[in-house]
Amino acid sequence: MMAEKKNKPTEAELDILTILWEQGPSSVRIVNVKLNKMRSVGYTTTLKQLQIMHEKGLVSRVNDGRTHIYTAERGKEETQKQLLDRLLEAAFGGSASKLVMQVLGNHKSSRRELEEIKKLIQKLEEDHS
Amino acid sequence: MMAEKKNKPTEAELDILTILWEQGPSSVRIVNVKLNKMRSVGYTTTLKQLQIMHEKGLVSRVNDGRTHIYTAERGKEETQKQLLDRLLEAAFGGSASKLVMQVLGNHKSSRRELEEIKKLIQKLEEDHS
DNA sequence: TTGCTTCTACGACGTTTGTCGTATATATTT
DNA sequence: AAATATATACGACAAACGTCGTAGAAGCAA
Repeated sequence: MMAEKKNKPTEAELDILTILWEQGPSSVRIVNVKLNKMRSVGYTTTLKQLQIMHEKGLVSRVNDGRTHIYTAERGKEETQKQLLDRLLEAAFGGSASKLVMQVLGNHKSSRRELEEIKKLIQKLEEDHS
Repeated sequence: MMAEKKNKPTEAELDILTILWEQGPSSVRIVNVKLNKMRSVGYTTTLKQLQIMHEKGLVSRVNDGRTHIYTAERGKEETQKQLLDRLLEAAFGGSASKLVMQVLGNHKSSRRELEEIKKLIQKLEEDHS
């Protein structure tokens, strides 16, 4: 079988993936409209972008009449993990805790969120023992 | 005064910055040698890279005879924060806790590290109240 | 002094990214 | 049917990235 390519999505591609994750399978038109709510971009730009993402295997597509409906091929979590791993290695020397400390220190999190994280740590510590 | 440019370092630049952070002020030669321990790259490539980083203001330099000694201008933490913020927005919709859960869930951390994180959370919660 | 080594500077080049314009086919509207 | 709107395909292009070769100055070695 073919080895999987580790295609890292670019910034622009990530924007589109985010839209597809939120909206579900969508036409170029829809993606373009949503995209324009965050930044100005022409229709054919979005089209080309999706075509390239299709070639890369980042999205799949089916025909609905003459319109293509695109679907994100890689799950949100998987992609997040990939990008996070990259940053972890590149900027934090692989230390997950350093990264966590950074992000927790610099960004407000609600008490609820902090509780959730504590719960997760609790569980991790149990598995540890 | 000039507005600060938010120069995001590229992958290759980040590798060099990491070396500069670890080694302190260094010549092109030294950076290049260190760099070659992680990936193969020619001397003039490293030179050019550093020259560009100098133009961008990512590094400063002083003369030592005819050789240039480069120093990272942006601190490690500052740069980490910048990159993290970007990823946080781009891939996690700004939710720090989601990001933390991801990274904690996917990467082993030692008990000591987990303790540290718990302590930080403790402190955050106190500030919260 | 003549050559070898080691610098910096600078130009060139292949790729990737992001952006569109134009061509062409197919619907839709009037 | 003719005009308008909407799709895809495809080529072009500028800017950024990463890579290196070559030139020329400066220092060191024979």
